[in-house]
Amino acid sequence: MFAERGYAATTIDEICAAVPTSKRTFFRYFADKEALVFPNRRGRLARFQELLAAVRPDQSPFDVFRTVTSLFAAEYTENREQLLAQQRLIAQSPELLAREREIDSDWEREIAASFVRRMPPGESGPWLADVLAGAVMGTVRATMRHWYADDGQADLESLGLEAIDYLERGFVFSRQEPDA
Amino acid sequence: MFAERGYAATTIDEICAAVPTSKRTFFRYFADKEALVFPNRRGRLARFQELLAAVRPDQSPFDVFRTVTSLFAAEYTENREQLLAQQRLIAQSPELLAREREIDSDWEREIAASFVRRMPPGESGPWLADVLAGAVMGTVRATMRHWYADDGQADLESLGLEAIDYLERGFVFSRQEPDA
DNA sequence: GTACAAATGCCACTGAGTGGCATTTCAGTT
DNA sequence: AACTGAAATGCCACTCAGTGGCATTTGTAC
Repeated sequence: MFAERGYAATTIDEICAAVPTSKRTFFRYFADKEALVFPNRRGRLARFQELLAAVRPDQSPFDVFRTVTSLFAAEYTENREQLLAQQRLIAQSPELLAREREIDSDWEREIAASFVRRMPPGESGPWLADVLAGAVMGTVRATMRHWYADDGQADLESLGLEAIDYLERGFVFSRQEPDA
Repeated sequence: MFAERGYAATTIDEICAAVPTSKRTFFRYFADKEALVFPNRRGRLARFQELLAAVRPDQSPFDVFRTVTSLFAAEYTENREQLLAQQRLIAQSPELLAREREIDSDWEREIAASFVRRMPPGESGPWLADVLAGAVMGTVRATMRHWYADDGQADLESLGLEAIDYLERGFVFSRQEPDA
């Protein structure tokens, strides 16, 4: 229904009439309208947590994220069409975009928690882990944007791994030469 | 009123009664309730655009951001109390947190636009600029979180510049030695 | 003082989300 | 099959954010 009429144009009353069920029952199963677009949010986050925890503890944050990137790249490539449809829906509504960022923020917290365990102990450990997690999530978001903008044609794993390399080794690139 | 009763607990009707004005007039001046907490959003973004545009075009993205960081660090330190109060307000409401992320997202777009002009021309230019902008905004957000968590005691400029150094040179740090 | 435009107020409305309570459904028991 | 307690569902009324339409006020130029 969202795909046909648009997210905002579809009221919860209409959805309930179509199921059919009562609005009251709807809100017992979904926290709000947005939850329809991001199903099983808790479960996905929990699984992400487990994935992070499963990586060997002596692996660096970057190795952790390379592992996770390859895993998710495969999964997202598998479900490409579904994800593209979801993204088309999200793109048309500021609320949904906001909710997507909120979810990313949850994931970023998990990344930071995973990183802090792998940091050298010391004063700046938590701070550094947090900054790195922020940078990682930033690159992931940018990468996903490009993949979506490209209709999922690009190789997601390559993009992700390249972005991680930039973070690990620094963003070095030839400076723009004036008049060269 | 938000500070006294909390954001969610203060209705627009109450605000209008206090001013006093009508609810209809309120919505002619503010797009929504959240706009009260983030005043002059357009103006701030426009000023940020100008700051980015004012930096010499041969400066690298990192130099751009060092300049901007120093500027904002000074300004934020100046208005420390006000910012802390605003942050306390934002922290209590998911809606406001979402709005803050939305604003950050706008700023990230501007950063990316500024970076892409300073990138070496070529295929991966826009993609790299976007990824870097994402990483930058990620570190900025993490940095601000730490500054807020620290009640604005830390030296914001040092934190910001340090984070930029990490991005430019790569996140290198001694690996955790097992049993060393 | 008149005329015109902009700002404001008023009213009714939609749509998301909640609280309270009655009713149904369903499982286990005898 | 009838009974019982709990969970699921439905129904109704409500709050609050936000919008549309229209009348009224305010201010300003002449």
